[in-house]
Amino acid sequence: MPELPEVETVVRHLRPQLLGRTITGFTAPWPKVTAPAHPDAFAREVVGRTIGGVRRRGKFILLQLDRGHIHLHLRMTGRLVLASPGDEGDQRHVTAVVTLSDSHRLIFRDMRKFGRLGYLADLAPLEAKLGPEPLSPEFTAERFYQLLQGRRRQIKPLLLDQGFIAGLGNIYVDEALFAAGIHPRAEAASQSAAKAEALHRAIRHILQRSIEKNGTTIINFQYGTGSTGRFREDLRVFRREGEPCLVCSTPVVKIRVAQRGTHLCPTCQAI
DNA sequence: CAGAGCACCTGTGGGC
DNA sequence: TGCCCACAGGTGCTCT
Repeated sequence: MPELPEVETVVRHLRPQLLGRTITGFTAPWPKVTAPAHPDAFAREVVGRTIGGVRRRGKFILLQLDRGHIHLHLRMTGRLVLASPGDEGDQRHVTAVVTLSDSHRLIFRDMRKFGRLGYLADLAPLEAKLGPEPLSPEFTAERFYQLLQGRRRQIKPLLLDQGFIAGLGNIYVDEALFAAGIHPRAEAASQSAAKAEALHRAIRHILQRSIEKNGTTIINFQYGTGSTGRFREDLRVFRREGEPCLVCSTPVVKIRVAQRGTHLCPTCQAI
């Protein structure tokens, strides 16, 4: 489900609700949610700790504790909701429950059960496997162009690789490649400096705009208690197979690239 | 290193 | 109507 803008939306929504609260308990109706750690081991690390920061790194949600961090990944269908005391809410697919001071509960619901959370004393191992943040000041067009050099992979799977750049997923990669006029199967290193700059600009612009609209709801992304993202109305190729390209009217096509459904305009994104 | 295939899960929608 | 298959905002592993 969530890519960078959706995770950012969740983080912004949860931050004021979680800051300063202390963790008083943890249960895992789906014990694999803490894999590879055992739920009891996770609980021992976090119960009694206070949440001093809530932020995003790539598609990870990080809860900074007074000792160590909780990292949380929603994968495809994960949702986080803060429930007040007595607030039942939808009990389906609950994989984890973090009990907080004042009896509030941070509830992790996840239909497909791919989502995970864990404890890290030190964030270095997480940082080591993540590329730059696309919205950070350090992520310049020049740096992006340099990163592409020597990469013989197809551009789409490279952009989906969290170790190359952190936070992009299937929606925003398709949208950014369309905006930059680049075919998803094009070789990364073959892009000109001008194309690389156009792609850099598209990535940042699209992510920023989507964050302003609280992300994209296609099937079931929600934050808070049922709010949905509005960036869907801005999508130009994703899930628009057969509809006319908004630039040239050529029908948008759907192909498969790196085992992922991939949308593009065959005219605007000639290989 | 790059890419394919598959595994992890459950629900939904299309075709017959 | 019901069944079966393909597919889904993600990632990690194995194998070629």
